[in-house]
Amino acid sequence: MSRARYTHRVTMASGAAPASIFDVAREAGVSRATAARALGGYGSVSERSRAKVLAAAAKLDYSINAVARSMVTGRTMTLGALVADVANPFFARVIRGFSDGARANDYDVILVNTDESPAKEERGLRVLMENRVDGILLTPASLDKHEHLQAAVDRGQAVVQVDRYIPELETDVVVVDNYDAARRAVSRAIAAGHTRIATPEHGGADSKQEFCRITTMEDRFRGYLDAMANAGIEVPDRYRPKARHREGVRDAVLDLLRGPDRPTALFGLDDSFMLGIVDAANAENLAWPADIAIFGFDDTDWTTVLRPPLSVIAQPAYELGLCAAEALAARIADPSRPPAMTTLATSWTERSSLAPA
Amino acid sequence: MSRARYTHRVTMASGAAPASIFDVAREAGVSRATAARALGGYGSVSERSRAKVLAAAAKLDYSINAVARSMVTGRTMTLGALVADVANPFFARVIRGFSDGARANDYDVILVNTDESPAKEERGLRVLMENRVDGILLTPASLDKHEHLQAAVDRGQAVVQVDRYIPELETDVVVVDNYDAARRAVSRAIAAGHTRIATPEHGGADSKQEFCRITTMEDRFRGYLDAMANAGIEVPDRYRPKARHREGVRDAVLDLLRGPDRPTALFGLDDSFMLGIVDAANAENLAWPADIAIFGFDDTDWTTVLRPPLSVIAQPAYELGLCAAEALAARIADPSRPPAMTTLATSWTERSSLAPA
DNA sequence: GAACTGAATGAGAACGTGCTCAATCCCAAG
DNA sequence: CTTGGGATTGAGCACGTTCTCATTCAGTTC
Repeated sequence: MSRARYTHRVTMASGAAPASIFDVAREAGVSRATAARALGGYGSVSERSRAKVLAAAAKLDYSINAVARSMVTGRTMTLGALVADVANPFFARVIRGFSDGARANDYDVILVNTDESPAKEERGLRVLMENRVDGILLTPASLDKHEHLQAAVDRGQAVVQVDRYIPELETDVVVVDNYDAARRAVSRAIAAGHTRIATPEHGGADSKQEFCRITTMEDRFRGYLDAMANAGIEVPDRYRPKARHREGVRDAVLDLLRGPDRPTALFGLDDSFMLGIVDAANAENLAWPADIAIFGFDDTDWTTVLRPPLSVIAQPAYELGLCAAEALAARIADPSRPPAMTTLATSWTERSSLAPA
Repeated sequence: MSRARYTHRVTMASGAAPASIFDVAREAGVSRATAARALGGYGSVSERSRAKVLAAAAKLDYSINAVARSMVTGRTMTLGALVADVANPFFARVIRGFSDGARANDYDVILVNTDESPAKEERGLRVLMENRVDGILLTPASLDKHEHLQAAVDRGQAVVQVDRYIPELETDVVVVDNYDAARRAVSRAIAAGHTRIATPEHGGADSKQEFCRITTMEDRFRGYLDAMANAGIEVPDRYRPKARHREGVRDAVLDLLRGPDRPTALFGLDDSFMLGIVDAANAENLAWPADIAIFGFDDTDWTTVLRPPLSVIAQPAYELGLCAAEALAARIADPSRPPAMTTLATSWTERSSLAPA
């Protein structure tokens, strides 16, 4: 075999293929096994051999082939991240935390975007599993269509659901206390004196993209409804228009602001909803908190450049990703441990006053 | 061998290892070669065999092992992205474009953050090369320390530099026209009547992180200086304080606004600089454009929620990543093609007036 | 029926690593 | 000098795929 290998090598363009452990062994004048031991730090190797091998490796600029290693170890030391969209600042921070957590456990991260589409999610999942990633971070695209996810879990794929989750899937879950956070924030607004609090609901038609239910948005909206109900305040249907995306929310809120019984406070379910709400308030030339109170989810950079800065519910996005990586590392180490749900706390940051004028 | 393999299989925990092409062949009653041909769509296979193989593959839920495939093809169909920080909205959009471009060419993306640190960059580069990625997107951390990058290029690693670049590295480059964009924007402000235009320069001490020069910031600053020089306007040193990060810029600008000869316009070199500038203006209770004009780089979501919305230079971040993926795909297909530099156009969006009060 | 042709098939090498097993080496104790 | 034993070493299998090569098979022609 060594003859065959050697013959093969010299016929190749020089420098094209990186040096293998075989080349290092030949350069050092030892066997492959000894070179592997010296480089891998296992077994016993004489000091003389170790030195020769390390010198040869340095000379040949040897770089271990992780693909071949994965082949034999059965592990790729790679985690997959299947999220809606990295360009979304929230997911970007989740990914960053996930990446840091992965790296701390010697894993790399393969990134795939789903655009909230179950079809793309299925494709992405297949790609990740073909690549034999050791674990997958997942922000499920839809509460309803998840046969492909169930199949992956059934096959023993380590999965952690983040931000939102499908209850039927028996996986680790890392989320924030969406329901509580929303309920408490809205209660706070009620305590400050508001009764006419409107909240665009996640939903409605979209020509480009089918609608997919998401626990996160539903939990938050339930929190809003319960806070109102607990205070004995009825929520008229027009205070809960269905909308999606910044522009859709803007239009829906504009409609609301121009109609009868204008609300005195607006609650945003996520960053894009908040942007749409502010757009609408700006378009109507309303100032906050004088004309209308604005509060809601996610403490992004821009909420503090507004005058006055907005009152927001801050999500620990980075920690979400970090915990997800830790959860996967723990599950990979012990696949038999029962699935756990980790709920991270949000933090309410009251900046502009919530009191009605 | 088939005996050995079979023996091995039955001793394993059932269901633990995914079905290999060997299992499919056995199930279908054909040889590995025939199963591989049927699944891989090459060579010639009888209709009968193909049907049997596909049925067996479906029954066993066969998923090709990309690791083993890479082993023999010598290609991983994976690209690496070595960027400063995904959590930075600009890089997040670049990554998204890169991811889409990669996917369109059947590549996956491994993500690594460098935090602008040459040391982390070197580690990340090593990891990516050990994983035998077919190409690497790189936003170099430093203009100065790049021996590790040179070594990678010398070894034949396909690399594309994005956003900023090290001229000495002979790689493909995808950037925007930073110098021109800055010069034109500043010229526009001058034409509108400004002479006292200040621009925090990228630099200064930082206890946490060493300073690394970046072409992007330097090109933009040169554009500013040249625009001023062309108009015959002298730039006093205090109009170009060195600063870094949102907070640092905020403090530097506050200092400027409270001192003598307050500038009438502030030019921001990137998103974090713009945030710091707006913070300072807010802290001093200055309104734009009445009290001070604010303009600069990057059209992020928040620039349009301010009242009035800011005038900005929009970068095609998504396209930057997309082009980078295309460049890598082209280079992998033909490694001998000469390195090309692609310069994408920025677009100037004038929203709030630039005219001095 | 023999020879020919092209399709279909199976055996097996190769990729680079980790790891097992047996063989060899060295050194000290007897 | 022999023996024992631990340290060191090398040969070789295995991972799952792609792909080459030789062989077999079916069908056609003379």
